[in-house]
Amino acid sequence: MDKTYQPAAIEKNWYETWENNGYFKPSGEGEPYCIMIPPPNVTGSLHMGHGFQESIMDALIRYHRMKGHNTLWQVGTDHAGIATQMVVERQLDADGISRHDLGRDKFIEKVWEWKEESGGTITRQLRRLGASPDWSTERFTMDDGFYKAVQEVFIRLYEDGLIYRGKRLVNWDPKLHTAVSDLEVLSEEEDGFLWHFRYPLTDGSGHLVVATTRPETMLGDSAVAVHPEDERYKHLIGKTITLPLVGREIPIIADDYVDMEFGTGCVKITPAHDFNDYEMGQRHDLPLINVFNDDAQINKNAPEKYQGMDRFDARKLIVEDFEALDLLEKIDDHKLKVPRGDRTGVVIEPYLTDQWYVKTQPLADEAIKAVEGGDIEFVPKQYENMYFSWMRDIQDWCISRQLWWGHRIPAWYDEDGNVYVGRSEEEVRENNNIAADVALKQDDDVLDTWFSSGLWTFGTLGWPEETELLKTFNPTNVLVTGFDIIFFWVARMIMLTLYFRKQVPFSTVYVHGLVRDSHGQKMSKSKGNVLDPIDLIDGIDLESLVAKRTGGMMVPHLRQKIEKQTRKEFPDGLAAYGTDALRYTYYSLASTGRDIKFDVGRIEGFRNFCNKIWNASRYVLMNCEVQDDEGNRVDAQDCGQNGSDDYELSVADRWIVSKLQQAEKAVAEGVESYRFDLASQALYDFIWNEYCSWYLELSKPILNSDDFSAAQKKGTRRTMVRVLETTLRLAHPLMPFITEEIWQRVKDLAGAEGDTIMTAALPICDDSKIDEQAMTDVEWLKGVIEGVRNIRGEMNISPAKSIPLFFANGSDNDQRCLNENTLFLQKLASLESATWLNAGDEAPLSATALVGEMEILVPMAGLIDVEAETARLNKEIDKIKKDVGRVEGKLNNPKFVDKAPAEVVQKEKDKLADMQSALGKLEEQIGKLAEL
RNA sequence: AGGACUAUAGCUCAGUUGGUUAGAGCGCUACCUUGACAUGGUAGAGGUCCCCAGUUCAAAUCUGGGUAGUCCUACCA
Repeated sequence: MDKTYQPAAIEKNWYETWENNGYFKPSGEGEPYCIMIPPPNVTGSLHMGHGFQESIMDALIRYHRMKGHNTLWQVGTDHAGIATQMVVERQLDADGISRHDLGRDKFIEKVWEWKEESGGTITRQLRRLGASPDWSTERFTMDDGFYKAVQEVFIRLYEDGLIYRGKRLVNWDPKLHTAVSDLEVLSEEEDGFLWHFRYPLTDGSGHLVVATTRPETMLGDSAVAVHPEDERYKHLIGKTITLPLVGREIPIIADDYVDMEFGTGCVKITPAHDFNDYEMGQRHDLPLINVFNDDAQINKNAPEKYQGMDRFDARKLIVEDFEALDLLEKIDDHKLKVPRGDRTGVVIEPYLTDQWYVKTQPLADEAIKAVEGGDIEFVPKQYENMYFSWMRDIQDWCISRQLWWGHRIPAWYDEDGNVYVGRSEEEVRENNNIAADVALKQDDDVLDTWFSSGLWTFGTLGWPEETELLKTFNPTNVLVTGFDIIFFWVARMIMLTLYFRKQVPFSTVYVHGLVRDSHGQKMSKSKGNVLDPIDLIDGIDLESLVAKRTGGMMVPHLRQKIEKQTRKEFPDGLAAYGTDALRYTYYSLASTGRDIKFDVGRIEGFRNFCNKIWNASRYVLMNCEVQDDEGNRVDAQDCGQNGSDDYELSVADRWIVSKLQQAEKAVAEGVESYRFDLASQALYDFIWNEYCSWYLELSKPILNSDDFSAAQKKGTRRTMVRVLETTLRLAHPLMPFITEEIWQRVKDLAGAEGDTIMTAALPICDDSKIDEQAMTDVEWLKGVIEGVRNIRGEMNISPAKSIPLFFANGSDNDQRCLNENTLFLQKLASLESATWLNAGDEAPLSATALVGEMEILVPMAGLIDVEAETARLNKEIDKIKKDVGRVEGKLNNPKFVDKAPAEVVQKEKDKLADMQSALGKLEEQIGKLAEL
């Protein structure tokens, strides 16, 4: 074995072995356990959020697989309608071609080509993370089989009256020429203006002043509204206004939606271009006057002068024209929320179009019940509130998109505009008796991507066929996802699955936090603070990292800023930490759903942890194998691997086995409560601070000295290799590669069998293996050793220097412990001698430490300075005195003694007694020093 | 405007039903190349648990009120 752990040397090989041997497939035996991957965008690449999420899922999957469950991790990718279409359009654009030049069929061919070419990126990256999904059933939401499910759902919902077509205001992206959902619109506060226009009354008796942030929409005004109680305007209600620039006569109406306090108290109403105005238009039966075309240019419903103008050019001109007519009252600065498309960044327009909708309320009612009734549980729980608040106020879902890439809507129209829904044109003709000579045309639109991903949990398993897979793995166990797509995806999966399967899609939703950079900033390309998980695994030099972060950056000063900040934060680039260290970092930060700040310092610590495991294993192998000069095995030592029982266990052996049980329990509790931070912490602590720091150190005196018998040596070898082997299995779900690599070499020495650690049994805590006596004895041993080390450390005694040690004021138990552990003490505390003092025995002048009641004494002669020791003792005394004061205060308070439970009072009394006894001894010691 | 979450060591975070000497990792200081590991070892320093009030014998923990930050949801033309 190499002296340091080299992740790159092993990861790829093990992954290929696992995949080629089909270890990721469900075993077909045991209780089913299933996770559906949230399908990543097929054209995307792995970011830190994916890395976090996939690592969690893989830990759960590997954990349950090792527990003997019939485990399926269903994998696949999403066709991501808008995102993918945009990518391909951009590519074509570079060659000066638009998708319309190509035509729909050719364009879709291009998209498929692009998918074939780049669609494998993210799945390759998933493999680098060590993810163990069943690749043999990988699905894509545009697969033929999946399309069948999508079509079936659409048709059934239509037939059940839950899908309808209607002309409504939608969020229109003028760049993409499609409707987008509320959730795809981001509103940010921006600086703008509030223009105040004078609208003259038709009868010439004056004017009203209306304020607007979007002057161009005035071309479509169909009323002016005031509050019915507004004394200023009450008398004008029912009169009309002659709309400037347009000349249309529009009514002044009363509606209590109007806020009298805001602006002038008069509102222009444009029902075709504003959601609130649309509703008011419905109430007052106002005409809908659409003045835009698909590009958000002024259309022919407006005066000729403005026709064909871009909306923002028209805005400018309209303001100028108002000014010219002396109808511009004033312009105020105004902050407003501007809705922008999350993909394109252009301002979204409320726009009147024909769209398909899902009537959501009936579905939502059931979906709410499923969570209220506990059939679905969110972890952490507070996300249920978020879910409820959205579901209780849900709007009908617009599912049509004016795109080419996606599931085409299975609806056909005849020349009279009648609509027929069916599985194919043939079926539609047959079912509706439409003659062959009647022309039918399929709807051009495709379905919202979330419509298909909403079927993910059952569509991937063969639905609408009632397959074995479906029966076995539905409902799935847990969905692991970010809170940002609870509405987009989780809620929709719940609604659709309940409707079509009459069961929940999953019983638990584990919501994890967002991965941020080390300063808590959201990682984004434009901020230039993204970390690529693969770079953390493989490492990257500074120049490449800078190039990567600034690549595609158009704005020069941003480029410079990012370059500067990158060079400052990572002056040496990123080291190659390996997959296991990356994964462990994720786990250590995965507490209760809060956002995680990813600090590279953490991953370095876990790389070191991997190295620790590696080297501990080297040590174990050195002792359990017969090795040649290169460290290769030439033979095995007798570690009891043949089942023989001629061995003897030391107190350390019994102790580490006890500690192992506790670690197994803690890891299981952590994983099962989705507290991967606690699980990883428990494991780290056991491996580093128990097994390496103490157990392996305690093994050295046994293995290297003639004072121990062959049976004792064998007991130690047996324990050390078996505990290591078990620990590897315990750690495997979290760190798959290093555990497999080492396990392969130790398994036979530990008497274990199997081709891979992946399918070996998960270690389960066995309380009967916990040896309380061994636990307290080793604590005693540690206490003595730490006492000596403390004196050494503070008194600057070289660790190389052997010293004599005396024990005073000890109990029978102390004496027993000393007798049984002298050899350990001598080695671990580098003692020259250990001498038990009976009552009355003269002790040399010494530095002192306390282990319970017992004093341990390091003679000062030639080693320790009186002043230094006095200072050290005083420091200790001060510390204790502070606590004594506090505890005495408590005990002197009669209310405490009366009201607190007896055991709490007793505990305080014991504490005080211990401290006072310690104080007495330390002060006595100081006294002795002072006499000199 | 409404709601949620967060505030603990220099940094990143744990801290169960109120009773701990408030912990871990990283960083810091000193010493140590001892034969698994310097990606290491030993020892140490470092905390007004955001502030104020309350409940209680007892509050990092419970309640109320602030402050700061993050994020949702709804937004007024």
